Amino acid sequence: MAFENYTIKDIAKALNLSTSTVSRALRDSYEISAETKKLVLAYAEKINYRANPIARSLKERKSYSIGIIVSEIANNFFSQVIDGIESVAYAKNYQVVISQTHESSERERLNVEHLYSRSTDGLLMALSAETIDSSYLEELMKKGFPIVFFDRVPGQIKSHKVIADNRQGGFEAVQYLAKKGRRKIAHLTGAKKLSITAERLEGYKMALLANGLDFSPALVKYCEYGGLHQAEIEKAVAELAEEDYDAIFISGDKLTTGYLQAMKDRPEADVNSILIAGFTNSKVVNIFSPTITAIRQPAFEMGKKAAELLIQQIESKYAVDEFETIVLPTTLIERE
Amino acid sequence: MAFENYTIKDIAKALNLSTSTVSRALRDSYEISAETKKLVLAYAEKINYRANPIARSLKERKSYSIGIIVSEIANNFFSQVIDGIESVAYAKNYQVVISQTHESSERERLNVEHLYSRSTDGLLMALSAETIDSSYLEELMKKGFPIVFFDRVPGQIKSHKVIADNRQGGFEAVQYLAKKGRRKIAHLTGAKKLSITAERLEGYKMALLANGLDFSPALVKYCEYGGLHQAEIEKAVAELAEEDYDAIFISGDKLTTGYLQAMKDRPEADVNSILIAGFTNSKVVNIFSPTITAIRQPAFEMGKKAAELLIQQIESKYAVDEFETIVLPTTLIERE
DNA sequence: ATGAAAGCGCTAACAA
DNA sequence: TTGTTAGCGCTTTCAT
Repeated sequence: MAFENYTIKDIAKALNLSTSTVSRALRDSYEISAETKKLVLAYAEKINYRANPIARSLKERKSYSIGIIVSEIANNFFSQVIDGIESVAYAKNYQVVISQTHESSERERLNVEHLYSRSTDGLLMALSAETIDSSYLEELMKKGFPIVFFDRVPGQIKSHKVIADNRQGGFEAVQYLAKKGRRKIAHLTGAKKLSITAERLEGYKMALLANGLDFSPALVKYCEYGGLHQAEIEKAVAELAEEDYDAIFISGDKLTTGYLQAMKDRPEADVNSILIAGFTNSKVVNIFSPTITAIRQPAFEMGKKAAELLIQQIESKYAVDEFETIVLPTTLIERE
Repeated sequence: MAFENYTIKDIAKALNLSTSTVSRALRDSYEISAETKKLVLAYAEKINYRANPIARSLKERKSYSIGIIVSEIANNFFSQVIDGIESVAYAKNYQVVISQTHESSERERLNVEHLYSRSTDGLLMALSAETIDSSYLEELMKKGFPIVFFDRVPGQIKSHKVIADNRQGGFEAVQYLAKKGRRKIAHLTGAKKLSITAERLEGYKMALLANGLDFSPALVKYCEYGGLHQAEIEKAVAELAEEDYDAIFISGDKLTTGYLQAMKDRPEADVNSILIAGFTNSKVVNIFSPTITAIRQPAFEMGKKAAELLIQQIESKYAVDEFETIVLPTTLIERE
């Protein structure tokens, strides 16, 4: 029977051993004779013994589970990151607990608290668009609770961080548009305070400069909820329509698809006159219309890397105080 | 300080009470005087006491967490279902643990076992495409472990089930194509043995019949991994190209986008001559090209309903033996 | 090499 | 109404 609920006690009784001996044998302790080990292992195997992880957690103050906090699961980029995280968690026998903020900093805080008190061993998170104050996270980390940030990372906090080279991505996107002869390149982006927003904006500016184009603040539109609400995007698109632009660089998954959707309501001539490059990890960009050039983040890799750093930190004997910031390259996928 | 690790003992000591009194006060037991309760609650509040859920789980044999098993998170339909599940779990104070099978029945079994032994209180699952033998799930359920199935449900097993009206969805899709004057309607679908495959096929056949069209097995193509691998779809599309069809009904999220992608490599004339209707929960169908008609499942609702049934079963005093099968309507979203 | 016993934080039967 | 005590399943110190 695959799923009986035997305990260490049952094994001990059956084999006439003490629970401690069984426990040690199971954990392959050096103090136990080869013979006894074999006996215990064999019997455990036979009855299909499964250690109760709850009991173990209580005793060891470790749950072999890690929390993930993202704004939305239903997002190409995040779901791919989660896949990456899962792949290493699975390999290292960690359970993964996912929760969503829906870009609300309050939900974020509740989730953090929940995951922390549920004794996850650490957290992987991308900040919500709303989050300004992340000092409570710092407090947690000071208490020895490991948190690794990815994608949207807090500026000051000392921790491992895994991000895409957003500056490069922005630069290449805009460079691409400029090389195609566009002179009035707009920028549609997310929450002003997010790290990714600033970085991509920098890339945008650098590319403008590199191509002798002026930076015009009127061509940059922010969506504080990163396109979570289509209305934000509609508004931005309407405002941009006043500006007579001939290309646009878009700074996020939802924003990119949201922009395309918003353009469905505009005269076709307008749409066709605008060249589009945007961050997106959609696997189906090639069936989008109008056609766009995609800047893809190595989402799976980011998840993997972040999870590795976290688990490494969790399992480290001493407090970690040397933190890494890993920057992974983006890829531009041209389509025309 | 938001995140101290106080225990019930600390409160007891500070207030000169016993731990049991504190425990009872915290849980608002009738045996405790209003005064004492107030005292305890106030102090707990003050020091920001958080019960240790691990300890509680161990004692109560209940973890206030539920497992979700789906084939892929990065799938519009499933991520929306998960959102629905999460919304009720959150409201009822359950944690949610997600895992993916990637359509492998072996992964599925490992996940089930893992979630079961990790003491989740119950499971919400959609079967993997590969799964044939679900008898081990029956064993588990017999032992009192609640499982609610959604979307891809096992035939014989006695349990709560939540599904979309796949027959209706298939019927309406094909009805729609027929009304547009199409006579040779193909069908691209998933794993033969899945419930959803059979049900949608039935709807397809019914609509053919209703419109005086012959059923031709050569026009039906199965993808055993539901389009997880694009190669399956390419193959099916190549085979279909031999058949000279003028419309197609597609039976799944991945299959629908995969089909569109595959068609990118075919002559434009071909593509334009084929009318497409497909199951998809993508929120961006309106920017797909070619244009398609979408059959949408009430994913969020399904998740909600399934979670409600599960939690109800978990919290039920007596063994549940009356099981419901909830069938929710699909919606056809025309685009042309 | 093995066992006895304590304890992780909490709940609950039983006593007072 | 409150306290004492045992115990959930496991690990681990300290004896033996």
